[in-house]
Amino acid sequence: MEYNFRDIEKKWQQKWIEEGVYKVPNDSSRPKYYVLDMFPYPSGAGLHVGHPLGYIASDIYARYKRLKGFNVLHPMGYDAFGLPAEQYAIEHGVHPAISTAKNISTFRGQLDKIGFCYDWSREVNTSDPKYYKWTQWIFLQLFKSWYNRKNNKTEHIDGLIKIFEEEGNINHPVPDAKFEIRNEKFEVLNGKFSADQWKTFDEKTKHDILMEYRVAYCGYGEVNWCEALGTVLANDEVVNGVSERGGHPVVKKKLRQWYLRITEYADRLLEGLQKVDFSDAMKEMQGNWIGKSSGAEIDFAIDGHNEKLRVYTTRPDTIFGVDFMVVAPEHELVEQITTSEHKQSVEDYIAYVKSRSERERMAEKKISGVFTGAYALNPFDSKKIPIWISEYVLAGYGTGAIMAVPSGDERDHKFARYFNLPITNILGDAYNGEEANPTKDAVLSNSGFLNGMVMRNAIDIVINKLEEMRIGVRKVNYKMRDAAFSRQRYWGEPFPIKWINGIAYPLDESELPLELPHVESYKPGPEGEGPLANIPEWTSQHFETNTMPGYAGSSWYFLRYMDAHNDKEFCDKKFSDYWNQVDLYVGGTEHAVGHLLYSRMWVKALFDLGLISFDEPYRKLLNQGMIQGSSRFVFRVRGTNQYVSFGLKDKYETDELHVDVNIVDGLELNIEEFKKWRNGEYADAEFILEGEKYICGVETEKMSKRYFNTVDPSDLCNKYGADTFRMYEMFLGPVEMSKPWDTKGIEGVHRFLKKLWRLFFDEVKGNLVKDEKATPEELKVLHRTIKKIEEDTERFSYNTAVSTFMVCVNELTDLKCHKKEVLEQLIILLTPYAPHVSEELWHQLGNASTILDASFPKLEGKYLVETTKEYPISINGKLRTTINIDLNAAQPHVEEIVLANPVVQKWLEGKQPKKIIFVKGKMVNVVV
RNA sequence: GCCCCGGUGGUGGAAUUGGUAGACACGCAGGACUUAAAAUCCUGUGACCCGCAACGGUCGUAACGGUUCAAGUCCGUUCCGGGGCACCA
Repeated sequence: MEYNFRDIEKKWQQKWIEEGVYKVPNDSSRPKYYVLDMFPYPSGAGLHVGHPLGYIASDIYARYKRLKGFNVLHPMGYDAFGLPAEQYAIEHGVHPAISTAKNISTFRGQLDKIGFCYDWSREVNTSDPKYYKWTQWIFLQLFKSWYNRKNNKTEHIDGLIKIFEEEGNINHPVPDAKFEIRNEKFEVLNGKFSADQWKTFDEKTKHDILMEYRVAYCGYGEVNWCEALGTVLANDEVVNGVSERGGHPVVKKKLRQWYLRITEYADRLLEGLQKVDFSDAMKEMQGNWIGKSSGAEIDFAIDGHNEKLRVYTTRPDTIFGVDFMVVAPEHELVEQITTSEHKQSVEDYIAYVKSRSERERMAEKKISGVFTGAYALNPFDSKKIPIWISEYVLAGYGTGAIMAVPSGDERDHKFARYFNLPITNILGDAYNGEEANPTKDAVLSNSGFLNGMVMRNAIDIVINKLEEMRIGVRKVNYKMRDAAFSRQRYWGEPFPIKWINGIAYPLDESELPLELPHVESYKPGPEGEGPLANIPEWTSQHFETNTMPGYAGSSWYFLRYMDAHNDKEFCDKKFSDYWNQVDLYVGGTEHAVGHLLYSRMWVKALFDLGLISFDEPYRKLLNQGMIQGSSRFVFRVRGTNQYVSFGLKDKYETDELHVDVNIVDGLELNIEEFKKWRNGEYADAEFILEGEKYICGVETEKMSKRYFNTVDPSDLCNKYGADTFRMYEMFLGPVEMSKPWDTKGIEGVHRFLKKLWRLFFDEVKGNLVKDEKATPEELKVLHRTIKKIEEDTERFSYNTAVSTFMVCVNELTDLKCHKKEVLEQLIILLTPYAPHVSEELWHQLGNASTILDASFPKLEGKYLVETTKEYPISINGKLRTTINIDLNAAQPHVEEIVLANPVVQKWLEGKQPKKIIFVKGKMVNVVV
């Protein structure tokens, strides 16, 4: 009987589904564990070998935890709304719902082949009205909420209305208005009103004011508009001035948009990182994105004007080194302060800045600017400071104006040099006259009352002084902006909002879901609106024509798995209390500042509103590496049909052509397959071989159909089996590591499984398994394996775990061990890694129930303790080093101690120790 | 430019806290079985030196220096690669 993986895998995949072995109950006496994969976007290209890497890693852990006695939630679903399906619809006229359904079934087929233990009864699909009903519902909760800075909580807007009725907004000023919400009355009042005034406002004004506070709000703002995609993009979807998807140019445009007030959560998002187990790199990325900095806002008097110039700085200690001021070209004071003689040049400069695209500005980064003719006054020594305009100061950050300290800031220094402005040295020797020194550790000079002080210590002193003089305040700033939450697109969740006379009315809960209507055309509507604006039945009901962005559905999906079919609530609190946080979340780093940040914010809002009981969604995050493609090339001699092997190509003038990796064995081209490739396009090819072989060129590239370097996991499953495929993916290297895919080597893992099989069955002799007592030596092998597999699995070191299995099987083969007692335990260990073959062997051993319900072997018995333990060693009383002591070989009696490490042993011999003394079981004293 | 991570045989990669570097696998070479092939099994495989041989010795984890009885691991400097951020005051 041989290892027939095809039959085995087919049989068990069917049985597992029939018997519902992966169905997980929502209550259990077992402790819970939640293992989650970042659900995929079902693209038309299907899965390649890169995708399952993380899925396999999480599947192993889920199965392992189940064996360990946990009730494990391990679901899967689809992030099905998004741009590509809509682009496909535009190009091919296929409705996104149809292409998405088709893609999902392809994905499902591929996933099923690999043998994952997903509880498919909990499958979610973000584009399913039954799902997005609740996305819309949560949106409404955010819409009906505001962020109370007094207690740092998301609260219902009714509470705010009550406050306004009682005291106006004196204690709750408008959050920093980053995006205009147009209301004249409100502007006249300068954003402040009393309770009495509130009561006199009409409905529209009240609505506009409340909009300034809502967590999900609508306003006019500069957005990243991508003409080619016909939509607005979030900051994290724009890379270097072009769209992340497709690389189309992106420009700033003012449009009516929905936003999430994520900036209010900035501090909590930052603090929350301390209590979750994310990699340092991930925490740093999120930290950078949030970009917290603390410093002060300082008002500078402007010579000859009543207005003050307010700047933000993190370095108030350098205030005596301010040689000029710079304001952003869009700064509101520009017009007022510009003197008549500089008017023309300022206007020219602003026109120049406007003419430059975001992209040009980023790419060139050249020094430019213009003097306004106005002067600010240093509050401490009344020095006249010229005010300049330059695009290197951003209108959207801080106050849009800075105090420039050329001796301490590189950009200011370059600017000063370029325009020949004087540079005041406040750093003494620490400034070399050539380049700025941003240190905080220099001693201040030329700095009035700060002279002689270390800069670091001067910061607080200056801020206190400024506050005393009432011209400055301590201030914290964030780089993060509120998140744009609307897309001018069709294939997304409709907003459950009706616009009547400029007022946004939320739909009633009973009206949800607001289903996406059917459209014939996906063309944009008038004035940059989405396709929904073209549908009379939609607009006549005054529905919002934007749709939600891709991250809406993915911000809360992990909660829906807990209670996937509930049509009364998004998730019964009873169940979210039970399943609680995701214990292990597996996915790529590409979602560092998008999805992960948004879902963390949603969870904080839901927590504040009392809808769930935890405020961080993911307890531990495991980032799998990217699998790159390994492309193969053939070299065609130019103008001929001859193909020359890699080693000889330099003798000819050749063109490099991608060739399908799947018809190349390692580096050697399969010539027969090549001739058949692409319907015989190369049938007449001739070859110039080296040593009777055709060797291909290699390069690492992104895995993509057009490079012919994709490898379909289903093909590998068909050829070697899912168990081999799973183990091989893990064997490639650490899960976190990125690496090019290489199928070479999969044979080794396959060989291992065949060898394992031969411990149970022999082609001639049949069943080899004996129900005999294992020898100490055999148990030693087993116990060592149990220990190692447990350790390796716990720390996600799956590649070494696979090696451990190989060593174990090799050793058992050498020992000719076919004992049931040993083999049974071994295959339980193997289940998470190779579930099909383990299940089959488990049944061959006479077990009736599934191996999934077995328990992970516990280490018992004396053979287990083969460990050497390390103890500190002191020589003549002084702590010198550590030594390993074999606990099996010796009980705590000095004379019997065996030094496991020969190096130390040798060294001790050289020293001729007179005595080795054991002290308190902790420390070994050696008297030399 | 700034921040993070890494650099180990022909290759992918092991080496949990400093303790016999190179586990395991691929590849390669040789052998066994076979009419042959496939499959399977065995042996060798970092470099160099000595020797008929078992064996022994020296060097070796990007480079140099340091700490230590002991360094791939810790510290310093340099070089190279990968990732992230990038006018954020």
